[in-house]
This record gives sequence, structure tokens and C-alpha cells, in this order.
Amino acid sequence: MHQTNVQMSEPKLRLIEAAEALFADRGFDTVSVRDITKLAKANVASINYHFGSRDGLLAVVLTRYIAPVNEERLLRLDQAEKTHGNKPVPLEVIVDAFARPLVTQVRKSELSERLFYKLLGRSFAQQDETLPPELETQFRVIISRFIRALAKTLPGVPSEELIWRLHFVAGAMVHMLTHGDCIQHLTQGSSGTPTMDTTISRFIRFSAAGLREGLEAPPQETKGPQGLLFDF
Amino acid sequence: MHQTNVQMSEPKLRLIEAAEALFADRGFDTVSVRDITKLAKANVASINYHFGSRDGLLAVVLTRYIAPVNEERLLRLDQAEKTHGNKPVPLEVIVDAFARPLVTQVRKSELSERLFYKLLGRSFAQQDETLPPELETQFRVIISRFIRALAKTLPGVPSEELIWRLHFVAGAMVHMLTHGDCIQHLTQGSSGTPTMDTTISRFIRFSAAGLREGLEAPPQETKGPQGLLFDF
DNA sequence: AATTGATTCAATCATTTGTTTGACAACCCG
DNA sequence: CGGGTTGTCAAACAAATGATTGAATCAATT
Repeated sequence: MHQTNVQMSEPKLRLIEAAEALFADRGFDTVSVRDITKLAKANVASINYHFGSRDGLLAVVLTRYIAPVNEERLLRLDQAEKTHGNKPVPLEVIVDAFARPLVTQVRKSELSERLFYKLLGRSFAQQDETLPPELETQFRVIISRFIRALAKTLPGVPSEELIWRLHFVAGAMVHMLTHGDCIQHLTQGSSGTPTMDTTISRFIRFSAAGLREGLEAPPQETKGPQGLLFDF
Repeated sequence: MHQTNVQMSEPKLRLIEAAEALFADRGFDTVSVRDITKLAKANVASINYHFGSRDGLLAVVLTRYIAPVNEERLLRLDQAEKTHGNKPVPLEVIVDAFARPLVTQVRKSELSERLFYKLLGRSFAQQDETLPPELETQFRVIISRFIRALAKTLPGVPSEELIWRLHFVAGAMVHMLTHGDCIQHLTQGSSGTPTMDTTISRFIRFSAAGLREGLEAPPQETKGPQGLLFDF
């Protein structure tokens, strides 16, 4: 039988990489096994031989890049909490731990930056549906750990509100990942090449501000400006 | 030939409604014409007869609910700009004009709240790809008009930064729409039924805070906590 | 009642889908 | 060498896909 990982046979890796590229820019549903095998210059049967089924290959592809990102997230959060003792971790540090692994992991992959981000964006958007169970539990751990950290840093915000805000953050991230290339194409013209690194910085600042919003007014009415912490 | 709109034949409407429901909770790619016609209790050929093709039906379904939302957005923004003369429109009012049409239009539809939001979320996430050209130009107008309004209200923020922040807002909205039901399911237990109306309020407050963020520090470095405008 | 146009229907079209099969080849280790 | 494991291949599979046909049905007008 096909043992795991110790040394991947050449065409098996080619299949994974071809699948990654195709899934990334055409979505998970519209890519056929023949598209993949044609790009990988492999036989149609090879996917079922190596991965059992098309879904098996999809699970491998999804896990391959998402798992490291999630693990680094938890690692960074652990480290941040350790350095701050039992004091609350600063908000920007929490958000950084959530978003920064995206840019650090993209460089360890042979996948192009654009495809990597698209693939992750599509995966995060999937969320509950057909994700491999391993990733699903990973995401649950992520949410619970970051919610707990946020609750410590923002003690005035009720936990239900916090959950919603974290999901807003996640949504902004997904959109940044999946449509980042279009937006870059729109905005380029002013400064040179706005690399993803500066984009992530924008994202962190935006998210931190949204998370920290108006601790004094309970969320019940929004007609008109009400959070007057800032002046301009 | 099939004339437009003056009075829609009964099964044609049933097809549209069935397609809406199926597209909403299974996505645009994984729904077959037979799924639709079976739910609508119509013949397989009816879709091609009434809409020319499956894509034709999809375009009708997409336009049917998105166009009114976009139109109301522009209407509300127009009205807000008129009442404020040539003074900048308050930020929360702009964001409200962007998000509020979601809840006002859902009630005019016979579609259930949950399906309506899912359908819109999937559509907004699609963005560039296979949207009907009418909607694509609509979105372009929306973005340009709201960016202009935001630029007036937030004169300190460079336009490139503004574009990114608006897309973060859009991403948070998409995620709220597509995954709102799961999150509601997670958070319910404290207060009674968190209707979408309060969720939109949360969204507006979050987005406004993110849009208005730190006008003083240019976005260049985020390693560690650096925006020390806040104390905690 | 006859005619006309619009709609519905069962049957069928050619492709495409994921998967399976069985023969064949490559390799390793005895 | 020879047997056994492992990988590859062309071919075929059944099922599902979007679309089309031509006859049948309906509804309204002439």
C-alpha cells in the first residue's frame, strides 16, 4: 500500500502540485481529475491509485498548506502569551499572530505567491463544508484560543460580540487572499509594487481598529456617528 | 419568443425560486439543471426553453436580488450626500448606506432570510469571475462612488489605503452573509435570537472603526505593537 | 370549430464526470 | 536469474452533465 511521506514518488508530487495550481485559480468544484492529470502529465488512474479518490487528493492539497499556517498561528500566540506573562497580549500582537503566518509560510512553498494565497483564501472560505476533519478541528482550536486571548485584552467587549468581530476579521482576510491580485492590479499606479507584506500590515491595522472599537456603547443602535473616540 | 417580465409564467417563476434556493446553499457549481427542475416540478427542458441555458438562469437569479441591493446603496449614498451638502458624510452613515440595504431588501423577497443572505454572500464572493456584465458594472460604480465619499470623509487616508480598507469591509460582509448562520448557531445561548439586524449593527461599528483607523502613522511596519495611540 | 402561437413533455443527444480494470513494465531483493 | 512488490498505462465503466428534438398539450383568438 501507499505509505506516507517518507519519500514521495515523483509523479505523486507532480499530481499534488498540479492540483494545487488548478484548485487555486478555478475553485474546488470545477477542476476535473483529467484536468489535473493532464497538467501533471500523468495517467487518469494515478489519482485514484495514489490518493484513493479525487476527494482524497483534495484533502491532501488542503492540509498541505493550511496546517502549517494554523500551527504557526498557535505557536506565535503561545509565544506572545508567554512573553507577556499573565498580562493581556497587546491587540496588534494578537492580530499579527493571526495574519503573519500567511506571509512566512508562502515562502516555504514552491507555489507562486498568487496561487498560494488564492488556495488559502478558498480553503478558509469553505470553512465547515467539505474540509478534512483534521483541519476542521484545527480551526476550532484557533478560534477558541484567539477568542480567549482577545477577551483578556478587551475585557469590556462581551464574548458574543468578540466572536462576531473575529469572524469579520477572518472574512476580511479571506477576501484579501482571494481577490488580492485584482485589487493590487487596481491600485498599482501610485507606489511601485505593493507586496503582500504591506497589505498584511494594512490588514492588521484595520482589523485591530475594528476589534478594539467603542468599548463604552453596547451594540444596539448605529444610526449616526456614535463612537467619538477620534477627532477629525 | 419569451418576452420579458410583464407577467412571468407560473413555472418560470418556480424555476427561478428553486434555483435560488439550491444555488444559495450548495453553491453555483454543484447544482445541476436536473436538481433545479426536480425541485420546481418542471421538465428538464424548461430551463433551456425559458432561459436559453443554465448560465442564463444563473444570471437571472443573481441579478434578481443583487441589483436592488446595489441600487438602494447608491440611493442611500445620494441621499446622505444631499442632506450633508458639500460637507463630508459621517463615516457611519456611509457604511450604513453600504450595509443597510441587505436587511431592507431581504424582507421584500419571498426567499427565507437565511437563503437570501447566503445567495448574496456567494455572489459578492464571486466578484469578477462569471458575473453578468450588468452586475459587474454595478459593482464598479458602487466601489468608485463609495471610495469617493470615504475620501471626502477621511481626507488623511491615501486613496490606495482606502481601496484596501473598503475591500476589507466587503470581505467581512461576505463572510457575515455566508457564514452568519453558523456563527449565530455558535453564539446563541446568551441572548435570545440575535437577528441579522443586530449583526449588521455590529458590522457597521466594526467596519467604521477599521476604516477610520490611525490617520497619523503611515502603514509601513507592524512588527510588535507600534500604534500606541491606545493604552491598555 | 379551426388556427395559431406558446408551453410542456418524454426521449435522446454527445460530453464529461470519477472510478475501475487488467495487462504491462520497472524495480528491488533474495 | 526469478518472484514479488510497486507503479504506470490504455481502455472501458456506469453515472451524470447540459442541451436538443419533435410530438403533444394548452390557451387564446379568429
